[in-house]
Amino acid sequence: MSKELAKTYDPKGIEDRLYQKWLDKKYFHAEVDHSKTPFTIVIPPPNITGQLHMGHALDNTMQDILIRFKRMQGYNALWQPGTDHASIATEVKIIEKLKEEGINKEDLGREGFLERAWDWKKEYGGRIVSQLKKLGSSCDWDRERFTMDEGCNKAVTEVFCKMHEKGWIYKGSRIINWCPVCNTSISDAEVEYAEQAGHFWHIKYPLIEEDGTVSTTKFVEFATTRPETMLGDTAVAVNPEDERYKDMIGKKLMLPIVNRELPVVADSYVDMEFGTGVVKITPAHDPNDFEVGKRHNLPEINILNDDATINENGGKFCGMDRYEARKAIVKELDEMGLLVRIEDYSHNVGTHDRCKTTIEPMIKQQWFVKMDELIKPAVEAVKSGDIQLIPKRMEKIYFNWTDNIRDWCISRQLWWGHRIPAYYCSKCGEITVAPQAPGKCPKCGCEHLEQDPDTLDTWFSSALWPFSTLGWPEQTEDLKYFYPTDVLVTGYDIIFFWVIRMIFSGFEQMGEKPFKTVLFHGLVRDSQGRKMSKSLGNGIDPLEIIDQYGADALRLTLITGNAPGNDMRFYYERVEANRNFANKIWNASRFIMMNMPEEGLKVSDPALEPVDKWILSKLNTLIKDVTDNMESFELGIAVQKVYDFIWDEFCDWYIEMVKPRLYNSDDKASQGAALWTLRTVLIDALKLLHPYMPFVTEEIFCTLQSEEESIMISKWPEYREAWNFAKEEKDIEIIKEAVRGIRNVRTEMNVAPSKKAQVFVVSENQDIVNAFTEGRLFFAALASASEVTIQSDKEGIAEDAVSVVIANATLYIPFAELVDITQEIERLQKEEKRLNGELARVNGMLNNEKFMSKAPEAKVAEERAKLEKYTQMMEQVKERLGQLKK
RNA sequence: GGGAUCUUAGCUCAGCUGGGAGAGCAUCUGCCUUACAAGCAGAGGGUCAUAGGUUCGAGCCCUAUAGGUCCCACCA
Repeated sequence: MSKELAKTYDPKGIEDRLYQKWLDKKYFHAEVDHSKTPFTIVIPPPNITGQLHMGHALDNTMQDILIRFKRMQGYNALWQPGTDHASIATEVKIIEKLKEEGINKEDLGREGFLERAWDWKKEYGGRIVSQLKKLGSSCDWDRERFTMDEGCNKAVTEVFCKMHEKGWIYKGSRIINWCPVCNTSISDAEVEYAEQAGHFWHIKYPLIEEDGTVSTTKFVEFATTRPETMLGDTAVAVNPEDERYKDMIGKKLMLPIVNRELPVVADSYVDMEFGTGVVKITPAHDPNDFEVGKRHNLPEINILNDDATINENGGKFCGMDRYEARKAIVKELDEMGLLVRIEDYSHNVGTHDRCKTTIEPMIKQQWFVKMDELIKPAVEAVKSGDIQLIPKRMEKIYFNWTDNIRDWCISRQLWWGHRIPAYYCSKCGEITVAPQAPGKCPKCGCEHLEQDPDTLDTWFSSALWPFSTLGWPEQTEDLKYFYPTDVLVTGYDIIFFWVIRMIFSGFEQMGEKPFKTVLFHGLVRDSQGRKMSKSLGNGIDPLEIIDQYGADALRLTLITGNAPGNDMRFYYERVEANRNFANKIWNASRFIMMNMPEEGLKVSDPALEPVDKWILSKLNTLIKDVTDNMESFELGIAVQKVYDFIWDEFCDWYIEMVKPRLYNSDDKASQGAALWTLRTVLIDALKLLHPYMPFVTEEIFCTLQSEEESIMISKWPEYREAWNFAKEEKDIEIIKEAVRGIRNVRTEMNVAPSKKAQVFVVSENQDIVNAFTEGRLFFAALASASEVTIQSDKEGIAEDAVSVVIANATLYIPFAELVDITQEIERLQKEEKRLNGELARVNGMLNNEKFMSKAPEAKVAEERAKLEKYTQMMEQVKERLGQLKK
């Protein structure tokens, strides 16, 4: 049945229609089915405030490829989707929006704010999902989850209470990273170090003499990048080994302005080589100083308010902003003659990764997860290979983190998120951690209890994602069947935030890894290699690309020409090239359909000709290679092979080869075999391509054949022993070589393409003669031959015919016009030179005793075969040259 | 400071366990050949960063050097 198809493939309209069909047919939906093996992927839940960007597009394309591949292979494939509440990112955005309305968060109060937050979620939570659908993502949307839905909340509370009971979650007063703009603590992972130009203020503190007077001559000099923290200094430290300061240890200094006595302590933390070898110690505002302070029992004086202004401990600087205070203090020190000098200094400053504000280390009461024991099975799993990281080098990054792990600060002074299930008795201060608010204090019986106002780090809930989405803490059938999941696909940038935390959570809560393999991808950068970012305005919107070129073209662009874990650059030219590929397949299919008989193809046992066997054999190898590559997650390599097969072998060679048979209705058997082969190869190739380009393959598949209703639930092609045709493969390759040789010569001699010429194939080799005889028809077409004569000698061939030498045969093309003999000789001499080179190389190897004794036999045999081939070709070239030079 | 990674054709990148250098785009030359000009046929272009080493044989393995990118730590 011939069908009318547009001349160019236009994805618009087609994509949405097909996606809707897949949804309607419930192809994406997975149910527990013990007759099938499950294959599960959980989506890295996109942020509800987010918009689809190239990173999402890449991440989800990879997942969709894997899930579609496995689904076709017969697995019970589940791609579990959902979104993340992204506590701080969302809260910041909502605050910004409120600001535009002239409202601040406190005005609304906690309840009011949360209402607004949920409205926000309702409005934007769906946006990212609809964008993922545009990409073609075959997620089981019936199972869509949210990190703050009822089930996830339950999981979070359960984990918190369990771990608290075990002593692995504790509340403590520790130095934490404080963001004065977001007004919350953040974890170490959220601190981003940025090189900033700053200053080194060289300051001196006077010594207090034995008699208690402040010396006017003896000082201790040091440098600081944060002079304002002196308000919180409680000591000065030197290295115990440092001869320069040996007699200072134990003495006292006077802290200027504040007039507090500071002991000089000895601590090996101080680097003698750096600066003057003296460090001022501010335990409340520096993580290292905090440790020193603990070792020497120093007082901790907090000098900052939450908004980074100086508090009452800062005396007259109280109320000033941290930078204002810095100026004022430097000025005053200078006036007192205690400022030695100011040096320009560039150093790394910790900033908040969300808002880029310089963080302040502060001592606060926070909740922590104790990491030392928790991390052990997570380390072991990767070490033993129970969990595989791809590429393998990611293991180093992983271990680098696990080896230096510190306790995880999980409380956030935010409203949007999971509120900490801890309740404080207002009377006796007893802390009760429980899933529900206790009616009264278990210690004193007081009924006035208040819940901790803080919420949990957003990653606390995402760490549970692989099992919370499957129903945990209930022991659901889904959980038993689909857990552990198979592959996690994500960017290497969240290995610490998320991947590690999922792994230890999986072992702790489930007693089993959350996934078997982690497949990492890199960042999508702009064409100049820059990170795509809002501030640079260089972001490329995947939806615009889809609109312009189609989702298939975008998907292929993101997957090809890139090794796992490497960053990639995005080029419009590449999208265009891939759009062209979609069009190429479209047209090849259109050609095949145009040639299909009206009544449909009725060939059950086609009489295959050598070319048919050749392409089937090629396809067979392709099926094997592609499947192997995909199973080892080499997605880019796999699809490149499909691309090359379809474009080069199938379109440029096979279709051209069978055209004469299609146009000749006299030989129905031959025509039928060609049509059968065309359709068979196309369908399998489409199947191999489907995970990558789901839309165009489905559209063609459905137009092409009526028995199966969708390619996405069709069976993945398998290698067939019966399609292994080594001889035909070899024979056709020889004919291809001949065609290329003739085309080459014709171009070189400026023969008009329309001009046909007679071609003689001269060979004494029976295999060659047979191959050309059987392929005469298409050989003539491809080589622009008016007539093909196959013979064993040069009988009847014009002396000045142009010749082409291939293995075991010489082709002659007698042109009517006089051929320039000199030019022809030159051409042959060039070929002679090339062959000489080849022969020298092959002989070099075969005459090398060490090569002969050490190289594998197959390699030696291969070289021997080449020697034979080149020797033979050389003979022919020499013979021909001899004739021409006469 | 520690570590990872990259350096291959004019550009962007592939090249899986070592066995005669590839793709896309760009360039040049022909073609509107009845599937496709988003196409077809052909061509040019690379001492695979540098220097050593291992090997019969190195783009691939080892060492050093140079340059780029990134991660971690962070010295006040």
